[in-house]
Amino acid sequence: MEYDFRKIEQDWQKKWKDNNVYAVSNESAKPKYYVLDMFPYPSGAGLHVGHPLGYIASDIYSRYKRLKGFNVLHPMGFDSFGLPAEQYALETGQHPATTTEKNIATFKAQLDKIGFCYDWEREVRTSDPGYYKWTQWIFLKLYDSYFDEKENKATPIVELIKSFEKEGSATHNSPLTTHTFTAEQWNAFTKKEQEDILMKRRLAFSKYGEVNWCEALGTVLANDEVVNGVSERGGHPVVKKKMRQWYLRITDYADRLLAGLETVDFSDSMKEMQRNWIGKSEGAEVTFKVVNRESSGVSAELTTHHSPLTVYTTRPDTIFGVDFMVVAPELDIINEITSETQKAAVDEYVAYVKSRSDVDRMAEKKITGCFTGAYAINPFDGKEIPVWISEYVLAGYGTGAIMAVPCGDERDFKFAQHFNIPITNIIGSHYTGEEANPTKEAILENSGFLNGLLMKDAIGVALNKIEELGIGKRKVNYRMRDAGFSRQRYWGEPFPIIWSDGIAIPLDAEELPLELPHVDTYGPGPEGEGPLANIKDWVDVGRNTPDGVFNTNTPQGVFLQEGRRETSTMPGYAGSSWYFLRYMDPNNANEFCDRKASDYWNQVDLYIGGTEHAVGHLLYSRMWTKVLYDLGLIGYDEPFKKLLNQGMITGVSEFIRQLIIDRDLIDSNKGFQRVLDFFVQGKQVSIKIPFGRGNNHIYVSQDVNFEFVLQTIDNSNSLSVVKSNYWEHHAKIKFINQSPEKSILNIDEWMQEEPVYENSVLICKNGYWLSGVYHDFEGNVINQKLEFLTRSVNEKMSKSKLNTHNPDDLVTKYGADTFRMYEMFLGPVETSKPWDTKGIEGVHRFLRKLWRLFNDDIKGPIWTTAPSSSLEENENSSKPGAAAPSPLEFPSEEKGRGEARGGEVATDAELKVLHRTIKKIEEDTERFSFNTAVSAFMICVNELADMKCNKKEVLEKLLILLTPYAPHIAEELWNQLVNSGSILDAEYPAFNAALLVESSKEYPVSINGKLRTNLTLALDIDQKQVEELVLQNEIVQKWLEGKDPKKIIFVKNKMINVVI
RNA sequence: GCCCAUGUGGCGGAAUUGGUAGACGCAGCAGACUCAAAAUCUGCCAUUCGCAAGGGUGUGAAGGUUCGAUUCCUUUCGUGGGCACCA
Repeated sequence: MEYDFRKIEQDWQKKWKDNNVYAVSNESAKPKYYVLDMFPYPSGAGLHVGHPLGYIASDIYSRYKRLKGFNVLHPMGFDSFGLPAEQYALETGQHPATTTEKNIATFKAQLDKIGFCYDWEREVRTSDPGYYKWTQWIFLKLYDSYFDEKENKATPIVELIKSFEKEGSATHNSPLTTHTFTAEQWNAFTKKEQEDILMKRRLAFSKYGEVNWCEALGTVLANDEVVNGVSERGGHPVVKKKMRQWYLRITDYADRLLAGLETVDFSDSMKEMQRNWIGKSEGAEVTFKVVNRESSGVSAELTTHHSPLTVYTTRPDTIFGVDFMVVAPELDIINEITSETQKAAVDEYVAYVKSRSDVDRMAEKKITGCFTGAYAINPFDGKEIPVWISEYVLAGYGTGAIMAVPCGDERDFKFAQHFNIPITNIIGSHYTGEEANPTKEAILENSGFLNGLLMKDAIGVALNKIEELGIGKRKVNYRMRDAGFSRQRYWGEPFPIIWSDGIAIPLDAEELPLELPHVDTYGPGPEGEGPLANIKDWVDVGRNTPDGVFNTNTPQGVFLQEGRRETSTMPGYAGSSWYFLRYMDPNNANEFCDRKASDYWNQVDLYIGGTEHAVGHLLYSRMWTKVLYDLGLIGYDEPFKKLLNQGMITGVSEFIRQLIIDRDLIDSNKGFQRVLDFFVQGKQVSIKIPFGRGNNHIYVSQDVNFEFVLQTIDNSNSLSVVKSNYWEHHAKIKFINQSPEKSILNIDEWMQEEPVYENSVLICKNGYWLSGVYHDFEGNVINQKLEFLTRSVNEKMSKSKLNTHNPDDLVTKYGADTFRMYEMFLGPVETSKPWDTKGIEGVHRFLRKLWRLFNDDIKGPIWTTAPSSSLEENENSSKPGAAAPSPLEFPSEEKGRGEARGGEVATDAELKVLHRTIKKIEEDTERFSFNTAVSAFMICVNELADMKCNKKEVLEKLLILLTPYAPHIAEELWNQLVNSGSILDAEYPAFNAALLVESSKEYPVSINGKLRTNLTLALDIDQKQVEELVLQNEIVQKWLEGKDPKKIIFVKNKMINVVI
């Protein structure tokens, strides 16, 4: 009987579904285990082979735990709000809800084909109103809470209000509440004044923040929609703009997020990344007086005095080495301190910085800055320190200003060098003048009262002095900032907030969900608001009620006359911050999750997902969990007990390049010959380019040392085409081989990112890409040359890169079991690797070989073609090397299959193979080393096949081991063998160590660390006996050359090393 | 620029705590079976010198620690991912 995987998989998938075998109950006598995958965004491209990598791993582990007797929750759902669907809607007019629905159906069908053990009854979708009702509800909890610094936890804000009403700001003052007030004052404040103060304390709050603003598109852009300072779509300028936004006060949780890391099982690198993101540092804020000095004459005078400048530093010990100050260009204080003479330069520089994207500011190695004309006064020695502004200092961190110590800080050093600022050396010989040295081990020099102190000791001394003089104070700082929580977009959760007279009024819980209204267009609203702003009827509440009055009573009892809905929506991470809770109780209409359910399932025991979420999603969901815990809504404050990071499967992306030449240049240079010369690995290649035809562009690829030259006919003039004149597009390229010498480049598809270059001409278009075939000027097909016309690179799979690979084809061709095992066999789950299908045959062969252990003659060369049913019942192993018997002879000669499988007792050797495999598979599965587990299965099957072992006692246990990895074939063979029950609930075989006990061991013998021979020794041998035996060995004698060994190292069960 | 990861045959990878580098699979080569193909089976397969026995070299590179290093340390180069230039 052949291994008909298609039929087997289809049949069992149907049977499993019909029998509801994956349904999970919230009540069970078994211990619970919760395995969670990071749920996918249902992209239009469908599932690609990178998705299942983690899903297969979690599925294997879930099934393994089930066999081990656990009640396992292993759900799946969809992170179905997000920008791509909205972008697609903009382009095609299709509603995101429609396309999302369609995409989810595709995803589910694809997932089911791979045979995952999901309980689909528990599916969640973040864009489902039944789900986002509770996202909005939790948002309101955040809004209605503040962080009590004494209790170190989230607390309902009514408590704060009560306290304000009773005792003013006395008990609950915080740095965020800028002024203090008495109870009387509080009660006398207007509603607006009160709300403004409260807004500064809420965990979800609104304030002004900077966004990437694109005037031409009338919209706010995400960082990755901005390329080279212009919008990705259209190439329009992008500037920073202040707009009202919502934030989550995650910074209040910084310490607990740090402390919580100690309690969870994440990889060290993951914890490190989160720690770095949170970026706790201890230092001081120090205040410097600022003066101006007009540089009008030799006898320069200090003219004006300004408000002081406060800097944050972690190295107060270096305060005597401060040679200049740098202020972030965004800071308002700049206007105040800038001198008349420097004003123009400063304004210009500020404008320049405003035009720079964050990405640019990051990638730029160029040093820029501008002197303000102001000087700060060192409080210790009165030294005048020039105050500069530069984009390398960020407004959002610390005070937005630094004291620069060039001898100790690399960036400060480069800045000083670039602008010729004299450098003070305070660390003696530790500073070479060539580069900065950030040591803490130097003895301080030129440092006033700190002279002679070791730097790390001086930190405390300086801090004390600073506090003593009242010029500053100790300060703990976090680099993490509060999380932006609003997006000016459509396809997200609407905020359950109404604005009235500048006061945010939350909806009542009964009014949730606030459903996302239908829109006709997905373009931005006025003033950069989201598309929701265009729906007047929805936005303006209060006008539509019969009496013209909106009558929501807020918790504060405000009677609203008129209001305007918040038109932003929540970001992608809103829904994903708590979805693991909803799976526990997915259909609850009254609560986000029944407390009984969340207590039963408790934390996620194993969470599998990619490292790209290291700091975003993981920190947000950890924070939400802590808030829910603080408010008494769940019983634990870390969501994920263990995190396993799956590596990325990368795909090969190919590019074509679009060459853009300035139209004016071409028009005025009609003499240009249409030749493009370029050099690839030193070789010059020419392609003749026609122009003059409309719509001209050529697609070529980028390569190293690659340069285009347009030349005039007489070679007297040439035009170099520099890199910025290219536009590179992801593309799908096929080389069609027509003959060995000729291959034709065919572009199947390419991503046109619509660059708008109004003053450019695109050279050589479709006329010369006839039907996807590239022709040169004479109309000849260009063949071999095209190989280097494309560039390819391995990168993260995504639809927009056109490098995705779909699992369906492979599942159809080889079956789900093969596909599952192959993805695991590729390598460790944690490492990223390029996608390649060439090893899949080997895994498929393995499953067929396994199948033959049960269903075929072991050596059988031709039985797969013998269809007789009597054969199936009577086949058996023939002798190795013996010619295959003809079907007719077979039954009379050999034992029946059932007898052979059931009747014999397994030999010691066979049991040894089995138990070695049990041990290996169990260990490997436990440590998520699925690739080595697959290879252990292969070894086991190879060995059993060599022994011609087809005994039930051995095989049925092997099947159970295999079930998590290849459930379909395991279930099929299990039923052939045993005929009762499902293997999914079989009992995991116990490992018997006694079967593997050996009496001797073959030791490698090295001489001076180099392996020379082997010695088989008894297990209980001691050092002395070993030395004797080793010295007797003739190979050892040969290498000793008559000398005595210096030492003989014997490590029991490991090795022997003779040192000469 | 910063943070994290990673680098082993032609390829994917193995070596679990510092102890025989290259398990398992792919590809390749040789052979068996076959009219032939497919399927299956057997053998070889890091590199170099050698007929062989047996040596030399070898885990991105250079140093170091150790009886012994793919594994630990320092420096350095390449690649992938992330980023908010974090003082």
